[in-house]
Amino acid sequence: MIEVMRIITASCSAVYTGRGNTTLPTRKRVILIKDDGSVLIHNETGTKPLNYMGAKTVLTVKEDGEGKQVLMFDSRRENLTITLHDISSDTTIPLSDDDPGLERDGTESQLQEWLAENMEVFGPDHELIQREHPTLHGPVDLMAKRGDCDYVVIEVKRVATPAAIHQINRYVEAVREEFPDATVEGVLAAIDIRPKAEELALKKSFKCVTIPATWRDPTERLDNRAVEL
Amino acid sequence: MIEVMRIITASCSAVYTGRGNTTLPTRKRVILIKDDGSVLIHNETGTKPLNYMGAKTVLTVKEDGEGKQVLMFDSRRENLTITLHDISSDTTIPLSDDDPGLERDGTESQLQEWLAENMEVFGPDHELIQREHPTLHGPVDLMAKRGDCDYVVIEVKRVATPAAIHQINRYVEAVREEFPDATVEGVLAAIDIRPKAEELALKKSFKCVTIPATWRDPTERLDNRAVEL
DNA sequence: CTATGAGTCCCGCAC
DNA sequence: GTGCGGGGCTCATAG
Repeated sequence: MIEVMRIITASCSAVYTGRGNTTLPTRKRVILIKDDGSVLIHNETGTKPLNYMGAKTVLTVKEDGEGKQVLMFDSRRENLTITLHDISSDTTIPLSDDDPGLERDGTESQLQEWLAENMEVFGPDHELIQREHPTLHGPVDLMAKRGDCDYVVIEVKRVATPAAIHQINRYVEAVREEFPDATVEGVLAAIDIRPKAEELALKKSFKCVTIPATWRDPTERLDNRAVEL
Repeated sequence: MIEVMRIITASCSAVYTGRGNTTLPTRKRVILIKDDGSVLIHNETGTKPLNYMGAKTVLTVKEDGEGKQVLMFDSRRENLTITLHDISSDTTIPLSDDDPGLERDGTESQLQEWLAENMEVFGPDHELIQREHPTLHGPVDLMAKRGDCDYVVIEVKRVATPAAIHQINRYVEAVREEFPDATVEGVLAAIDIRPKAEELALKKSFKCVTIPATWRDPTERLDNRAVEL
């Protein structure tokens, strides 16, 4: 089966209602309509479309009082109505229907996996207990232990903002509630730790471990050069 | 000045490096290149482009060993390289250069403003002290007082998830630290309060106020029908 | 410039 | 279906 995409360049206006409400005045723009029901209105700037709808919309075409084409895209909770005032072009092109999409590298999940196999970056004597250890407040990325600490709660991020510290805080509290007599520590492991996050971590006595950006590089020696606060 | 957009439909592959790393195998896709330096690669599904770069990239065009066009988009910290294997079409169209963009309605900021002028939805006797009241943990959306409570910390959301409750918790703690002898309450005001958020709020003794979806409608009578937990 | 938070966030995955 | 969290989130705004 061949998938197609319809590309319209036209002077258009649009009204969206659903999670919010937006109106778009008439200007010349580019409209992409995909076979899966997605629709995008792009102007001359930026990566985000002005208006859009996700897959599984139903398209109804009507005419308004002045004979202009009106495209109505409806889903259960939302609808986007596009009025075409002046169509410059309207082409439909075939596309691959088997696009495997992006291959990602360096994701948080890969970083977590790598850390699980390189626990020495957290310092000597750290032993992994479990990945995605469940708590009342959600799963702990990496749960470890040390000779002098029963539970080391490790939160893994690529970029760590203060929200990551709050997350650790909730996990640590949850583990302390579960094991009132155990010693529990919180650790943040991230490639990019923002200053505000570091500051908060210091206040909460959570250790911060900065992972070198070259962590995937097997030629790079680690030598346990993790930065500790 | 006329802004243009270049629309290429071609069999293409792409490599991105920057905040992460991605590779995209060769398939037929649609490439949008905007005058501001933005570039998007769209396949046949979804609202999100497979690969993209924001504004202010520099485009360099080369040829690889087999004479294929290679488009390199570079910014300071990232770069995207697209190889065109088989070009079906390559058109450049003029667009409006004065697109005023979306007019939004029903945003959180408008909701906050509306609530500030309709404090009665929180119950009788609520008096607004300040919008965006600053604390150590960030600004409180609405700070109010009541005859029997010195500080009512109100967090406004369109959609409230558990994260909103954690936010209130931090604000309430911050205000309690600042005024140890004052009485402080936390309140969540949202159009859509998710069950997990409500559950958490109950546990923390924060009041939940559900704002009717018709809050902007002036014909709708309010009658203080706020839902209290 | 960085930091912060909203967004029609989108999206995949688990339940 | 809904909830939850990652993402190259994007984008606007404030400092």
